[in-house]
Amino acid sequence: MKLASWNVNSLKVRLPHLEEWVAQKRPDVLGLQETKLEDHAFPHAAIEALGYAGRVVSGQKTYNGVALLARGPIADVATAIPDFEDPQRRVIGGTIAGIRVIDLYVVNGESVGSEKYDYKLAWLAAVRNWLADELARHPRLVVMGDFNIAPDDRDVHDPVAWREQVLCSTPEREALKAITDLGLHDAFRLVEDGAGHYSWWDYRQGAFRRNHGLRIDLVLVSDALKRHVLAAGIDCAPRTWDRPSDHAPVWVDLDV
DNA sequence: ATGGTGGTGCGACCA
Repeated sequence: MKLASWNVNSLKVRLPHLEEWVAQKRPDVLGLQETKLEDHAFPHAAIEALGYAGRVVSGQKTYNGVALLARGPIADVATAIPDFEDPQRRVIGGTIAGIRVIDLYVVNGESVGSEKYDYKLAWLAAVRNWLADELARHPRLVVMGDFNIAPDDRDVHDPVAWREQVLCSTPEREALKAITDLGLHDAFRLVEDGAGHYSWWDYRQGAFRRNHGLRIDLVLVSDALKRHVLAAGIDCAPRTWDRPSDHAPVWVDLDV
C-alpha cells in the first residue's frame, strides 16, 4: 500500500497537477491539505476518475480543508479532534483496508508568541491526546500531513536564520516529539539520515530555485507498521511544474 | 530591503 500526503494549496487550481501526479505515482491512499473548497464544491467526479472510489472530505471556503482518498471504502470517518472546539477544517481520518489513516493540516502559527502560535500549540496538544486514543484502538496507524514543523535542523536549509522561528521553534518541536513519543515514526527518517531534503519552499525570493526549503510534510507510521516500510520519499517534481503548490507530495510504501 | 509571491475573491486575510 502506497500512501501519500500533499498540501495542494487550492484543489481547484491544482487539480491538473493532482491528476498528472496520480497518473505517474498511483498512490493507493492520498491525504490532501489546503483544499480551500466547501464540501459541495469538491470535484468528486474528477477524483473518482483517477481511481479513488473512497473519498471523504472536510472542507471550508477560502482557508484550510482536508480530504482523504482511497481505492476502496473508507470506514469510521473522523472529521474533528475530540473535545477540542475548532471551527477550522484541519483533520480527517478513516480506516482503509485495516489501516487507520489520519490526515492533518497543522496550524501554521504565524510567528512565535502570536495568538496563532498559541492556538498551534494547543491544537497539537489536543491532537496528541486524540492520537494516543487512536493508537490504542488501531495499532496499525498512519498519520500524515502538513505538520508545519521541521523536526530538526537537518530539515532546514538555514538553521541559523530559522533558529527559534515559527516552524522550527523548540516548543513546536517538543509538541511534535510528544506525538512521535506515542510510538509513531517519521517514515522518511527510516530511510534517509541526511540533511537537505525539503517538502516546502516559500513562493517568494526564488526559494525553490535556491533550494531554500524546509521539510514540514511528514508521514508517521506506528510501531506495528514500522517494519513494513519498504520505501519513503519526497517528490519535488511537481514543484517545478507551471503554477505549482508551494509543497511537494511526500509518500511511504508499505508491504501491507 | 519591515520587502518578496501566490490563493481567494475584489478587500484584506493567510501562508
